[in-house]
Amino acid sequence: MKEKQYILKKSETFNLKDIFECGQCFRWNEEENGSYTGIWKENIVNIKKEGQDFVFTGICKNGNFEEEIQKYFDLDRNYEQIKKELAKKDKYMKTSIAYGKGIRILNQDLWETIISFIISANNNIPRIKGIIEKLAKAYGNTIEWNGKKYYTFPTPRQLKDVTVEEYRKLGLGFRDIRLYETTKMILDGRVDLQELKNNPNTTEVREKLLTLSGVGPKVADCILLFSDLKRLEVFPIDVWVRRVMNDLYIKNEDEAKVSKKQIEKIAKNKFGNLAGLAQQYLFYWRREA
DNA sequence: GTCCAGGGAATCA
DNA sequence: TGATTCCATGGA
Repeated sequence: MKEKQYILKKSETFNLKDIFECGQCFRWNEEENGSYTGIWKENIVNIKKEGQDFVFTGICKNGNFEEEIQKYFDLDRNYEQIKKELAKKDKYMKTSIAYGKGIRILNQDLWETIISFIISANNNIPRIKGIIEKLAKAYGNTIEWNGKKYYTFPTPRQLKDVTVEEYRKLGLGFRDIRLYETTKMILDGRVDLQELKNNPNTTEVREKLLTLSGVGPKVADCILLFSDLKRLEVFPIDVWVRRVMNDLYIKNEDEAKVSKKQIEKIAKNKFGNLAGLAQQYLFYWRREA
């Protein structure tokens, strides 16, 4: 396969660490030279910052290299405008946006995002990454690039005959049955992924996602926000978001007593249809800074 | 040994 | 609806 290249000129809304370490994706890894290499669909790409520019080098089996990149990295969206809008809300938004100013919300494959965030339940990011890598190595396709092997995320069909026991051996723990059941539901059409993409009604799509095994409110919202469903108005609430929302806005001395509804209400009133972006700036800032 | 991790589902009030 | 409890696993 022929290696391709794409160059993104200096940008105030594109930063490798912010994009790949903000918790939205699990298949990008930092190289020794500070660049990142990752895989999505059949694309394997390394991104290296050269001076002020970003150099994308890699292979692309289907489609146009540049178009694939523009879509995946959400390059057509005006993040400068979004940041400006959110920064007006309050000093905390201003601070968190300044910290994660290069975040972009990726358009990740819906199926891959569903499975990845089912695995994320009550789990930590390094282990989530490890499990997904093992899953890809066991059941995905192998692509070689620069003498290294990479593995595509397995399709629903590639997981069709995988047993619960085999999942357990990969280290999935109690999530094994969830993966098994959800794969079945998608394969037999009880949940039609293409239909979800075509449905503009986020509430309806969310309801449908919640029928999947292992998908609760938080995972559903992550899927809505981080996949190519790209619903920026949802507000996933995990332990970190609960923490930061309580610290900043609610100030309950017992964090565990803060209800989801309380948080949701504040998020909606304050951030409106950009709540998902706000959530991501707050999450990244609270977890890293 | 204990606690925690981008929670969900079952159970019970 | 809302609160509790259990669920594998690995690292700190």
